[in-house]
Amino acid sequence: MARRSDHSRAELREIIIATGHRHMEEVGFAHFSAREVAKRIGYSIGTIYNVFGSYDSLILAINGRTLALWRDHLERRLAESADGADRLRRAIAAYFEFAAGHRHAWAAIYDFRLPEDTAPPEGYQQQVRAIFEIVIAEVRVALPEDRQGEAEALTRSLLATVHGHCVFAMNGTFAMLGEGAPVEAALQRVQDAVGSSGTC
Amino acid sequence: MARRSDHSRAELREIIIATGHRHMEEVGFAHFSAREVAKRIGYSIGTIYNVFGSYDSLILAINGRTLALWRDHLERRLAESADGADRLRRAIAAYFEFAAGHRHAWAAIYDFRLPEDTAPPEGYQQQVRAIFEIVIAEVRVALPEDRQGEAEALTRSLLATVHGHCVFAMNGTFAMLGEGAPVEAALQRVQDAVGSSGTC
DNA sequence: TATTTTATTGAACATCGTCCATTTTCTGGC
DNA sequence: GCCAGAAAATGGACGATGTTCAATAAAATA
Repeated sequence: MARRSDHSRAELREIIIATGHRHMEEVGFAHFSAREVAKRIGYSIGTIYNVFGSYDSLILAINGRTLALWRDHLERRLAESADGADRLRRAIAAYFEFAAGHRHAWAAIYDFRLPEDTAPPEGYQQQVRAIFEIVIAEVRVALPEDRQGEAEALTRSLLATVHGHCVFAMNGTFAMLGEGAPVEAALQRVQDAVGSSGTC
Repeated sequence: MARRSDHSRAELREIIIATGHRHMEEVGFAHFSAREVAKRIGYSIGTIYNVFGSYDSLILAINGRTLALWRDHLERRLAESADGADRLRRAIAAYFEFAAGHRHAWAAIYDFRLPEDTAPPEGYQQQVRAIFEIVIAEVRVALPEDRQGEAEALTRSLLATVHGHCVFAMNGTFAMLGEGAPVEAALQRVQDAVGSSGTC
């Protein structure tokens, strides 16, 4: 079968993650199978476990890849316009775009849960914080000087706000309740909080 | 084993749902097992499938039970104070309380997904809308007369907002980002939108 | 009581994550 | 070029899952 010299350990790891990520995008977390990933790369199931140690580690690696792609998309989208006034809108749209464009991989980030007492590995946490930092910068720009102190806490809350809208848009809750413009609704909530519409 | 005369079909259905719900609360969606439910009620696995037809229907019934309990909790909590001014705060707190008090059953509502093209049964959708209606009434009370027209759309958006905060609180995202007071954050966003803090 | 209807069973099947003894492949020293 | 030790890869075995359905048992009916 596959020869050792074909791939270094790091290369093999990368191949498994890439193939696994594709498989995740196609079938979703509920139907994801480590065996299927092994089949697709032409290795046996045992090799997957030799490289990742456990199913959970494999999923974590795949979800980490998804986070990296998400951050890329967010940055690319924000970089498009030199410095338009609608950067927060663009950030929110990018959030929804990625979720819609990678339904299954995006959902897997939240469908998968580590055992109760276990924390995600440091690298994974850093990826989440990297996205957080990107959004903080945008919130800072939108916030008046006398409110810069709120920026961190407010960004956490606004991320949760946008996430909630995105979840309801993706899982059908909004459809059930008759909501047709989730992105605009989320943007409205963000503007309420940032006060950029300037009604005071 | 169990005799037909012991339970009517409807009783058996109820027993399965109750036992299944308990099992779901204990182990969560990922480790839920229809076989285990059968074992606990002293019937064979086949009987579960005779009554519910499929695994998905069983999960749907259990999640429906969770929704009913959630609505009960919300109503009870709102009824506690005759008519305090902090009813929205109470509603939000009730949302979080239920999620925290029924971690696994609550998460199962969102962990489970029907096949892409399938819509939830009418009864299930009604349960979701029932919770929606309860919150609408509270939002109407908090909203000035000239904004009553927004009530429905705003409630959908605020539900998503609170849900997002609740998800991040329950799945560890807030912990990763250093957020320590998710309920207060959610309340702040709701007040931003409803304008009840009256800064204008 | 005899017959029909209904309820219940559990073996069989395909698949899954997990483990690990075994085999294969690679590598460095002679 | 060859051989021993290290590293990589294998795949059968295990217990568990959802799912199906012919066989069985019980109840209802005649």
